[in-house]
Amino acid sequence: MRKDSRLSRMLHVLIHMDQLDAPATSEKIAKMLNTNPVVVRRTMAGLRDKGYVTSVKGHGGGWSLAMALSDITLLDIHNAMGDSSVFTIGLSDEHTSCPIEIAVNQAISDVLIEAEALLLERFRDVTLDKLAVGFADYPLNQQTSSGE
Amino acid sequence: MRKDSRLSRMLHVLIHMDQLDAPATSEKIAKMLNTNPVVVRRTMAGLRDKGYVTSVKGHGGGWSLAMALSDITLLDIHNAMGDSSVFTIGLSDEHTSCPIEIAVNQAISDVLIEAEALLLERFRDVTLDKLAVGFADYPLNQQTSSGE
DNA sequence: TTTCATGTAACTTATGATGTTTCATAAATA
DNA sequence: TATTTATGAAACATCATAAGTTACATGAAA
Repeated sequence: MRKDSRLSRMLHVLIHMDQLDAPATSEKIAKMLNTNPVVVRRTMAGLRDKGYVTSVKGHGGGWSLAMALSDITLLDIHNAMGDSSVFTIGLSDEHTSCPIEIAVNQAISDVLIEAEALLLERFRDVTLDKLAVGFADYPLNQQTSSGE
Repeated sequence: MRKDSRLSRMLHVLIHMDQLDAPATSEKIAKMLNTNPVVVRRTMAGLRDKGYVTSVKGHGGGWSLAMALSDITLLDIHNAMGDSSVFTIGLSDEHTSCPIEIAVNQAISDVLIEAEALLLERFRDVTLDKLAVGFADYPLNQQTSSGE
């Protein structure tokens, strides 16, 4: 089952964008992520729809952060990535009348719900500025101007 | 991303098998699960390798439980299903040297590890006999598809 | 030896993330 | 206005994996 790396990629991009003065083009971002500009637009579109970034067409255009990293959580970006379920585990035929199958699915579902709740709670606790902190000794991060 | 329903299916089967006197053939199990006998053999093989079920070829053969339901946990069966990761979420390029990407992946990984640990802990707490309680009399032959 | 059942290889299908090509559209600039 | 630079979006290909299918070999019982 192919992994969904969009969350990781977008967090990475957003933190880098915070260090830039000008908008970053899809082309530039794509090179940073070793991927394709169209994939970047497709994924960034979800973040734009939720107001985390803005896009500008034409000359000098590109993508910009729309708010401070400290105002964005892992959960925000996770949610912006859309409907995809967190687990590879699924239930069997959910329209069954077999009480055993119902009990089995209920038991699995209970655990998945609890584990996902924990995951989302942890995601909500992490703002993006926390991920950028700790690298203040790296040249690229020394000129960080926002928040702090 | 297609869901992995093997855990649910196998739990369902094992509990039913506990109610049978004779071995259950792959054909019979397949009808119960609305699937194919080869899929059943393929999945049951993992359980046989771990000692939870036995298989017998030829006349009167089939699949049998090798131990009591009370000695098998959700975690046992989950582990027997193999390598598959629990989450659809993945990390981006893990051989990067970018400190931001490393920090992002570390943050996500921390959460996934914690959530998976909770999930496995809960799975370990549930023995299969707990799921069968109250349904001991439900006849297996009511499980087959009503169509056809 | 015939029948019934598992064992297994090989192939197909389904699904969703990812990658690619192509063109339309909008904005800055000469 | 024409050109350049960028996003927007449609259409299609690729990749990975669970699931489904076909075909045949193997082994055990009657």
